[in-house]
Amino acid sequence: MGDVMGCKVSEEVIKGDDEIESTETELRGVREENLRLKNLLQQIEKDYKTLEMRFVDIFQQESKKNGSPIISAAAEDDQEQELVSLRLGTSVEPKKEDVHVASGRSSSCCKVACENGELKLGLDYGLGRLKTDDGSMAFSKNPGPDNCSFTGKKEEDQAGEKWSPGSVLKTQRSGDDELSQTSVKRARVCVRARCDTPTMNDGCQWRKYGQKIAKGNPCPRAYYRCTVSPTCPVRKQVQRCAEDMSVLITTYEGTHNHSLPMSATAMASTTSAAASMLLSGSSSSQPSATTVAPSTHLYGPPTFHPFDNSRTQPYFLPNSSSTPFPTITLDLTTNPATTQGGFGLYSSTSRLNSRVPTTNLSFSSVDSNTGSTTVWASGGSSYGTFPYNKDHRSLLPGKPAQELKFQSYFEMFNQASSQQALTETLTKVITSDPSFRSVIAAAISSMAANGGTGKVNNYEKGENLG
DNA sequence: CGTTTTTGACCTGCGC
DNA sequence: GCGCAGGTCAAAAACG
Repeated sequence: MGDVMGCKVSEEVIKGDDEIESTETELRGVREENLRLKNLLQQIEKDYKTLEMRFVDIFQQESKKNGSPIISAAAEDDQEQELVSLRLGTSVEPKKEDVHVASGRSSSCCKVACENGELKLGLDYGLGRLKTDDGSMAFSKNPGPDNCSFTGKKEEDQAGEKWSPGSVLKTQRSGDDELSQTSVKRARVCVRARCDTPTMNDGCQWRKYGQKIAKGNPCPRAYYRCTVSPTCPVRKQVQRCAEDMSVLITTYEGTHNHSLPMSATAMASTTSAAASMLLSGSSSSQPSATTVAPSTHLYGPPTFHPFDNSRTQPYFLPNSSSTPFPTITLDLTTNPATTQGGFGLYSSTSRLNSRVPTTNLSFSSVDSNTGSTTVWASGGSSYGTFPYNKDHRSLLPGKPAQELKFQSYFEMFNQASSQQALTETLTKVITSDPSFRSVIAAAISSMAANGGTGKVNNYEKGENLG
């Protein structure tokens, strides 16, 4: 009896020792991870400071040269500079009290803070905001029509917009003036991404309402509408790329008039920021949207309209009837091979055919082998790579560097013949255009959302496509 | 049984 | 005016 008892006790002791041991091992792992993150954070901060100093430097130089600040917005409001409200993909009215001040850095629009070795990122999604007190990553965006939404919140609110079939085209064709208005209202954001699943899981809830075989592409085009809210006007079209079936082309249109799940805000942020960038670019850089807009494809794929299937004419932009809206393309594909070639021809042709601005953003990632990032320069004249340097890393901490290119800077990029010049040009671009910053912000928030949670709500059910 | 998908019909605009 | 293409509707089927 006593022996049995003793046996049990010793077993428990051994079991307890094992538990302690495993816990200690676990603790060691956590400590190591913590240390690694700390180092990473220090590196990020270092990079950030370097970039910031560089920015201030360039800013001051430009101010001296021009006699006026290169950022008009900079003069407007210091607070505006420091704050950023990423209210993307929703029509929620920004509230002043929701805005957090990133203290201490007048020239920054982004802050990464460390508290007790903890990385704090403040991402304001307009709902379920992540509030951070001292260390918040704040992205600022100028107030105005390009209010970080696909179509601009203002008109959304005024119209109480609800999708009405055919109304878009009707409005659009009633006159050039209206065309310009509608173009602004109906910016489209096209996302090209490698995806094995029938659709990208963007966290939102969609219902398929139609499918069509489009000309020139054997893969059917599927039409979805957002079902999170019955009145939500947002629609998306999904189609596989005819040339590369692994590439899924998703085009979003409209603005969500409801709050989004956290997992959905990432994509919404990215796409809406891109849309706002496009809209602000088309409104500010173009004298008039009624003129034939220089549809600029700075890089990336032979940028056909995502749903124009005339791949037998790969470098032709679709005619105006098939692209009634300004379209911005976010190229999330990582393979440059699929996104290059024919650029110059395509670009020049597009100028003739397109009535609306069409812009591409290449979010191609860093080549894991070479550590360099591919750049598709404008005009197809300077396709090449630049090193994956600190400055780029600092833009997107812990993630591959990304290229962000903007139509308004077409010529600037052309002139950036050397690596150094390119870097400086990029810095200039980033610092001089608020909408550009918003895109960067969105990209970061997108990554933070994806990487941070690790889990994505699966709102989207399986859909058949092709 | 409610929701979602499928799919043919229909509508609209554009080019010829 | 006609044909084509893109986009949407809505009834039927499928699904959970």
